[in-house]
Amino acid sequence: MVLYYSEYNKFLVAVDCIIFGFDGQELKLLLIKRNFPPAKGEWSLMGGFLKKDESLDNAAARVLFKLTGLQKVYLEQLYSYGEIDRDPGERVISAAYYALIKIDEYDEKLLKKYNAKWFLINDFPNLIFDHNIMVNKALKRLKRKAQSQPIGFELLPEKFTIPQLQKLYETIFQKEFDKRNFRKKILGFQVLQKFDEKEKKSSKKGAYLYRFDQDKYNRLIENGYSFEVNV
Amino acid sequence: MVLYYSEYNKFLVAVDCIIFGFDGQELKLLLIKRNFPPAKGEWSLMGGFLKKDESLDNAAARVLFKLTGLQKVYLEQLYSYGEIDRDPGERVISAAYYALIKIDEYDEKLLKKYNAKWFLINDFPNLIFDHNIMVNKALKRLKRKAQSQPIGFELLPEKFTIPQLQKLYETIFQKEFDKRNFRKKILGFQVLQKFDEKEKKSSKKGAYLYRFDQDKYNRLIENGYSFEVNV
DNA sequence: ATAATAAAGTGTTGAATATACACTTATATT
DNA sequence: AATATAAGTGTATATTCAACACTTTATTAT
Repeated sequence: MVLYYSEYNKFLVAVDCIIFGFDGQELKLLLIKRNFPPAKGEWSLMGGFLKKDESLDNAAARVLFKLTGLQKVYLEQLYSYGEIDRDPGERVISAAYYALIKIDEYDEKLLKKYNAKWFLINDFPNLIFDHNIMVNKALKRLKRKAQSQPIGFELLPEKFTIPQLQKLYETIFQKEFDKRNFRKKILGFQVLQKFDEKEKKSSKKGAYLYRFDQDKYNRLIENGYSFEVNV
Repeated sequence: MVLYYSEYNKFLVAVDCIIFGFDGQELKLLLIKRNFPPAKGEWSLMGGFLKKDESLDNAAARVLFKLTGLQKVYLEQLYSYGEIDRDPGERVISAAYYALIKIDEYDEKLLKKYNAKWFLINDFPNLIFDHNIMVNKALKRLKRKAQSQPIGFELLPEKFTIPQLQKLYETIFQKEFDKRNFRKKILGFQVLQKFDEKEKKSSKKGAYLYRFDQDKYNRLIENGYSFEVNV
């Protein structure tokens, strides 16, 4: 390979993952306690350095897989952080990604292995470097995206009830919705498929289960349809 | 400095700028003809390599200043591109930024110096590497942002008329608006300050000049106010 | 001086959408 | 059989969006 750019500086490049989950009641964040310097023993996002043979996206997926055991999850680049002193160890450019995972598919064994823990989104420890800034940005992005695209479903199990979906939206937007209006709005999109089955854990009556019909959604999108939740 | 991360790979990091302008009629894009390899002689975004002593944001501002002579312009990070072979010269991670400039403040002398040229957004040449992808993403972002935040004003001179503003929105969204409804909507936000002065270039009658009142907008924002243009 | 021209500026009405609000139903538990 | 609990349902009002045509102002041409 011809080297055209040899006189320029090179930098360490990292990826950091903001991992969101939903336990049925609250929005949660998966954090690790660092066991290496600098900032050893402090809480941090899961991250890793970019390797020669992988793209940024692949690096993020690799880091996410390592901590969750999950592949094919919703993973989106958030923003890149390039302040000179953001990492006191050495200069590192970091591309932050955020992930939405189905918490019931998460492999709990990995919590111990990586000193990881789920925290409530409203109550998590101070993080190293600029990781707090990253989490704030990820939360804002999640709110925006959840409003205009059906990504909320990424945080729910395959089958879910309308009350569960409403609770999820309420924790994301930190706001209560009227259940009649919410149901009307969501079912009005016609992208939910109803099962005869009921979920009975959270009530005596039980609530019907639904699933998000991705194919139908894609077809609607092609026809200029738009998904917008009022908040 | 202690080096904690010495075993990891380092990468060239670049910034590329998508520079938008508005000439009163059309949305435009500032491009340069590369005079260095690889892809010498082809059209490209203005870019540059990150230096040791600057942040990503500063690098983008430096590159933008070099080509436009402008500082303190609207400049926002768009996305980072990290595919392995995106630059055939060597592996380069690129952070793309987009800028909105007031075309009447642009220094024309710089066009020659950098082989630069303004192109219509609907008719520009094929670009090198992944730069077409970057421009598409920037256009999408501009549409989204212009809908929910008053960034359109960044592309207009300090004083502008309502018809000019409408024309700008029409070129951004590639759609015509009803002038009564547009005026109603925009003036309803109460963030435009009217002058007694008229602009007479584009009509015999002349149109009143306005300016965007940033301070007033900031105050409204703090009170939970929201700027939303329907498209 | 007068007429013609061209873009700026202005209100109202009907349609669609969002919001507010209270009772009934189903089933497990006592 | 009674009670308790969350699921499920409809309507009326307010707000917002979308459609639509004429008047005003000043320049230019006659």
